[in-house]
Amino acid sequence: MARSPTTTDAFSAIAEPRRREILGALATNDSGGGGGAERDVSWLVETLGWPQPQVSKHLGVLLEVGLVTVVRKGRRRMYSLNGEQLRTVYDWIRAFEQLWDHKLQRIKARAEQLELKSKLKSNPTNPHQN
Amino acid sequence: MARSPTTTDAFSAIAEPRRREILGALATNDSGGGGGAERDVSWLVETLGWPQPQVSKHLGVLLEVGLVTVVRKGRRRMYSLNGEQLRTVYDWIRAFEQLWDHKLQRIKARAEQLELKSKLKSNPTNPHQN
DNA sequence: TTGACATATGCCCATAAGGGAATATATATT
DNA sequence: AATATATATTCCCTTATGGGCATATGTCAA
Repeated sequence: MARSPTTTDAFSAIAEPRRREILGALATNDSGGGGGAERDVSWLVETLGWPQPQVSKHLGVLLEVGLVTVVRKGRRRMYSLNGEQLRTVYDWIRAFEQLWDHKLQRIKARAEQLELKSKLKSNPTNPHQN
Repeated sequence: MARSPTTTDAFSAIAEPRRREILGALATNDSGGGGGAERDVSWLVETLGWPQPQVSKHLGVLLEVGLVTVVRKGRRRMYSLNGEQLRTVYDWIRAFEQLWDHKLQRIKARAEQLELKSKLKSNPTNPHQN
């Protein structure tokens, strides 16, 4: 058996750096809102600077997995992000959130402790100088 | 050029479903705290029910990417999660959070609106009956 | 209809994945 | 030292990747 196809799920699809770039590009919004915009292939080709077939192929994968959506508009095809699929990944990884949260808390706590100690050392009578 | 190696980064590493399973298993904590625990290969083999070499190989990938950590303990090797690396993925995907947030808000708003309308319809004089 | 433009597809290549099974390595036990 | 236990490593095989390049398909314009 070989590696499972990239079109299996969102996880496999976003393993490719370029595919992530495409998603990133599609997420940019002129209005700055961040809701994502409709973009045609030419815009992506120009923006990313890759050969057109490459862009189309990657879009194909993203489309098959459902990470993007297409709409024909004249001879163009307008692609846009589909957050739903990304959510799969988001939900999975959020289960680990606490991991680094805990670590951060510990680090932070220790840092504060050290800071306090050094203050006490430099000016034992007035720990709250600052 | 072929697909970039699975050991390239966290994204590639977690593309494999089995690798995600391993991480999930390592995240489980007896104490329920969820901080992740030290687990040896045998425990994983038993828990996951896969052939040992397979487990070791996947652990190898995870280790190389830095998603897990090992410590030798007698003839065992204790593996544990390393959240830091997962954070890369977390941070990337969080940039898209708003995408489905917006959608959810819209859906929610519309649902509430519909609900309100139906209530008004069924009993125009007392919308708050329930 | 013919031609320009936009996008998708097909083909070839080098590369490597991931599973299976056998075996090597390291460490503890007797 | 000899053996058992825990884990890693190697080899083989099938499969699919992603890039490059050429070309097909689809659509608008003259």
